[in-house]
Amino acid sequence: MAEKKTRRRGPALTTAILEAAWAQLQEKGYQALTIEGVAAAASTTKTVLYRRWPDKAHLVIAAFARFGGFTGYVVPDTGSLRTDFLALMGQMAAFLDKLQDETFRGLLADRLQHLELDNLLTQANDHDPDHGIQKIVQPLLDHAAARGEITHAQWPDRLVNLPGILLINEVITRQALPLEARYEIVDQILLPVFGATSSRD
Amino acid sequence: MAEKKTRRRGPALTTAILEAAWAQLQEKGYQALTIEGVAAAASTTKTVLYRRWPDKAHLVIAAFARFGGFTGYVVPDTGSLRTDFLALMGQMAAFLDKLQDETFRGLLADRLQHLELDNLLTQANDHDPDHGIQKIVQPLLDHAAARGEITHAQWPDRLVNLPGILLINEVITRQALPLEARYEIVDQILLPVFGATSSRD
DNA sequence: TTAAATTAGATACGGCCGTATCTTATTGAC
DNA sequence: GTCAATAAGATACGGCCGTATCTAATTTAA
Repeated sequence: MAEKKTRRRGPALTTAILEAAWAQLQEKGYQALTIEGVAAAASTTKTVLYRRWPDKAHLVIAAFARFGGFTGYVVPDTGSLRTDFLALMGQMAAFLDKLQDETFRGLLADRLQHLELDNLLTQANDHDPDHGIQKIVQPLLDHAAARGEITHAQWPDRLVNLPGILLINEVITRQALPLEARYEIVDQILLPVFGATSSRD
Repeated sequence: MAEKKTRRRGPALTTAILEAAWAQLQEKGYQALTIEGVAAAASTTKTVLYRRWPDKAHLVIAAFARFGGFTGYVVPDTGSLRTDFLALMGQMAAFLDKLQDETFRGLLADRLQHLELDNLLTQANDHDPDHGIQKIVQPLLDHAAARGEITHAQWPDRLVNLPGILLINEVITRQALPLEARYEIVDQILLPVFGATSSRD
């Protein structure tokens, strides 16, 4: 029974490679995953992989987008800025849970060297360049301003991006985003910065 | 006149290597600098380098500490928390100026993969493990509390480390730390977070 | 001065990167 | 069905990493 080896092509091949990449990611982690290793596991050659993705980071992001079960961020609308922020942090924690700290760090480091980073968070959704966390934060601010919780909705990019930065910092220095951390970040940093009175006052 | 090749050893060799590393860093930048390249430039072999530093990041940090002309952070004491913070940001900007954004990013990325990062900023001073930016920030808070500018001096680590995080963010996303950015960070983030009334109120 | 301890230097290794080149299977247009 | 276009597969390359091994120079202790 000689195996009839038909040559895979296009989407079928891509899927097989992403499956292999995803499996390797679970087995060995981000750092230990290699392009050659994935190619071998998918019974193809790295030439084929390089035709599809420029480097390990993009390959892993593609695999995560396909199999990671991350559905993207949703704009929370809970009635107060504080609970909106907490909901957002909860989504971030869930994202990290699916991804894994080690993978997140590795991706971060790799992208850093290639002069990017802005996005990265929701870029698990791939394409759609400017789809960073600020696209989620801005509506929260709009709602809060409409309710009169904060005096205005337009803030400098630096502030709108703060939630994302703080998340990255947590992962880097603490490798997790537990509930207490989320409370502290919201109550002691985000709300004061946007001039919202914490609901505890 | 045959060159009498005496074999360098110890500190003399170390210095020669660091000089070569520093030169390569200026010439080619961090990413393009290689251990083998530095070894060759210093007319020795990489074996010798690996006996002294575990990786490129540590080698470059050592070279920077020796030749970078960075003298370390100094605790500012200007009379108000706002101007203290601004002075600190100024020192950070000067540090970045000496280092170079590309090098900073590269170091950041490399260290990230090796599960560190906490320090890194003042670790240009090497040794002395816990010598992070928070060692500079805490005195500022002590002084401000003593003056009554803020209600208390003890804050969670997360807040004390904020200046360092924000610096990293600036470098990553904006590749510079101009004066306007420093004002915005201090007035719109740091002072609100610590509950200090900005001097503009 | 000689012997022992260090440490520089030379070399080689396996591993992976990213690219280039060439062959061969598969597809799709006609 | 034939042929041209496309894409997979196979291989090889130079470059660098980090480690291991061996030698020979230099230092130090005696």
